[in-house]
This record gives sequence, C-alpha cells and structure tokens, in this order.
Amino acid sequence: MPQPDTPLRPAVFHILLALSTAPRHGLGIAEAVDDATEGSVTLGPGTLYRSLKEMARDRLIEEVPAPSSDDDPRRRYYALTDGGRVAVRDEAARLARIVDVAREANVLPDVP
Amino acid sequence: MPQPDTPLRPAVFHILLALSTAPRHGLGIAEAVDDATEGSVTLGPGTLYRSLKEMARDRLIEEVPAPSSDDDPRRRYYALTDGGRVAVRDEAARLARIVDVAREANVLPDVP
DNA sequence: GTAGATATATCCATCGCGGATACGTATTCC
DNA sequence: GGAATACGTATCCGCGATGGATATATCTAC
Repeated sequence: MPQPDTPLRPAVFHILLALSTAPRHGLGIAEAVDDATEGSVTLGPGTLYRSLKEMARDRLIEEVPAPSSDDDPRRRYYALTDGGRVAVRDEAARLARIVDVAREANVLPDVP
Repeated sequence: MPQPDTPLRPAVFHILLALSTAPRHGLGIAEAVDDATEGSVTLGPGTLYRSLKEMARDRLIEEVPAPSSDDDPRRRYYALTDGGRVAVRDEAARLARIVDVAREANVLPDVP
C-alpha cells in the first residue's frame, strides 16, 4: 500500500470530500466546499472546472446521470470512483496525522 | 475573534508548527517538517528562507540567540511570537475541522 | 419576450513553490 | 596546517496551481 508521498492539491482534495457524501454538479461542489470549510476555501471557476476535467481524466471522479429530482440539463453531475475514494481517504489520513502533531505540540486548545 | 478566513500557506503553517515545540535554525526547521510529515512535506531552500524572512517581517516569528549547546555562529535561530502562536493554533483548528468533516463523511477508516 | 440568474468553459495575470546556484564558514581527513 | 567536503544561509529563476475576468448558452421570473 504505497501511500503516495505527495499531498493532494487542496482543490482536488476538497472536491473529492464534497463528493464523498453524494454526487454533485460543478457549482454545487463549489457551494459544498464553501459550506464545509466555513468560507475558508473558495474554489474559483478556473480551478473548479479545470480540476474536474483533470480528475475525470485521472479517474478520481466520473460523470454520472443527474438525479431524477433535477431536470436542468446544463448541470453535469460527478461521483467518486473507487480510486477517488482511496485518494480522499489517504489525504484525510495525512491531514489527520498533521493535526495530531499539532495536538501533541499543544497548539490546539481542545481535549486530547 | 475574527478567525482569518484565508488559510495560512502550507509552508508557513509547517514552519510555525516546527517552532511550536522549540526554537530552531533554518535547516533544523526543514528537517523537523520533513520528520513530522513523514516526508510528505519538504521545504526547498527557496521556500524556507523566503518564508522565514516574511514571517519575521510579519512578526509571526523572531530571531533569538542560539542555545548554549550550539556554537555554530552560522545558524540563525527563530522562535514563535505570540502572534505566531495564535496563527498556528487557528490554522490547526481549521484543519481539524476539515478532518472532522472527512470523519463525518466516513472517508476515514478510524474510530470516531 | 425580455432580464437576470445559473452553469459550464477557457484565458490570463499572479503567486507560491522548489531547484539551481552562489558564497561563506565549519569540520574532517591526510 | 592545508585541502577537501559538508553545512548553513541567501537569492534567482522557471514551473505549476490558483482564481478572477470573460465568453457562451440555458433556465427562470416577470
């Protein structure tokens, strides 16, 4: 299990995280990222659509049919692939280790 | 408490985290970051010294005398300022929230 | 039907990053 | 002691990622 040494780009990680709960379309992803990070991470349109294209090419995500509740044909929905799920898990684990380091260094106020 | 909305640059955060346990000199910081992140984050000399200069200018860190155990006059030691400690705590908390989001999305294998 | 919002997509300026390079100083080896 | 090597700091340069501006099409509201 060769955990990749190189971190995921933040934009890619946040997109994967937003898709980990449900398939979403482009702007829906951007909105979900904004919500989840309480505004600390905002994806511009350039980063958003470029990342989506590259991630689809790299098989981290794939386009899926829109849910029946949505009839706007402009929206393109994406879902995680198995590879995407692995990638987001590895990166989340990497971040969790860094947070643990911070916790051990007593820079976090919370409980252990 | 106006938590800054903009994330700290990763390089700056990792330098602050490395200094949170003890004052260190330039290359010692790079080594500590490499260790703490298990090689997933490596600071090149460009990023390292540029960041140190900017962080000192912004009063996140300050130069301090070398410990008595070190007699190499080339080494310049840095320590966190109060502002630096606040900044590293805020950023660590921000990352911890993101990790929590990942945990709630069940992308992390670990226990709650 | 028109106006404004939504959605996707591309282009471009900016900036952070790391490698290459330079230079001075310790340390090691002979 | 002198030469060779390693260490430490510092700057320069190119690359890649980011996000805003812009373009185009389509949906919704009135």
